[in-house]
Amino acid sequence: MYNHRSTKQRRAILELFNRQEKHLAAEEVHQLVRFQLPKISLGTVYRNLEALSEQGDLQKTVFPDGKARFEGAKHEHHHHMVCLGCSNIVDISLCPVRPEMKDLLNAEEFEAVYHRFEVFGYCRDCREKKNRN
Amino acid sequence: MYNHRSTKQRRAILELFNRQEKHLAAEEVHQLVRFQLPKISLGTVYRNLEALSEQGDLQKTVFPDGKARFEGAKHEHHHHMVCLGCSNIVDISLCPVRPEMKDLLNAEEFEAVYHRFEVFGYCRDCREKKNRN
DNA sequence: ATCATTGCAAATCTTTTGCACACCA
DNA sequence: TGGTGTGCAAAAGATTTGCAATGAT
Repeated sequence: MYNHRSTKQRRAILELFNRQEKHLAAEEVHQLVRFQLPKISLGTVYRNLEALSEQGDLQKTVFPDGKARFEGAKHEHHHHMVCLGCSNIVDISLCPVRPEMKDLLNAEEFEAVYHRFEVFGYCRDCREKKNRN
Repeated sequence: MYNHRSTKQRRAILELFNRQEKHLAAEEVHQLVRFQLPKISLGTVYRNLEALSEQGDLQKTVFPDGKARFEGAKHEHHHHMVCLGCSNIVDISLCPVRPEMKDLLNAEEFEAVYHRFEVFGYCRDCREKKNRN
């Protein structure tokens, strides 16, 4: 489908993720990359986010708000801690999966390809704000 | 927000989930409940799915395709096994979270409210189909 | 020169919302 | 009766796509 051709748009988007370590939604990527390429279209951003994810340069995750967010794929296997207050997303390096899970999947004859784990709650800052009220 | 009023539409939707144990998207619920209430609108379905989730009668999950799906909330805490072939979703009763995860969250001073875990891969049937090709 | 990629706009898909009317408590 | 719920249609938000022009190899 996508044949890794290097365009200034694609490079600019990828560089953005090399500088930022945050999770970014397509619209945010568009805003940020516009500083460098004012004429880049949102459609192009979507196509490149998809292409870069396909070739493993980005990692795409769909969150409960139904919006996809992307992050640089430089990291190891990891999971997410999502703040219900400020919507900030922090990576978790510890994978919580106990070995029994493999047995269960084997028993079901389910061939696992990947998994995801996300904890939702309140980060330190939002916790304090909550308690002040 | 929603004050648990009992209408025939709301009852019909809830009954649907008592008969079916599958995960259903809003559009599917609409199609199915129409057999019983032909004039029910999609908007009403959405509003009731939301209301029923709020009051704990249904459980809503947003999947990587960006679509929300619902299931009856009769079950205990559980997770999901999602087939990449047939899109079927099966519940996993085993929660994989190791105790170390709690320590990590404490260290981060993150107050966990809930978490989710999903394994994506191929169910027995789709595995066979794959291997035949 | 070829074919992927772009910009733009229109289209799609899921979900939400405004409004007048209907119906539950 | 009063306020929540409904149907309908329009709106909103995220993402995809058709097309002619552009640009990378």
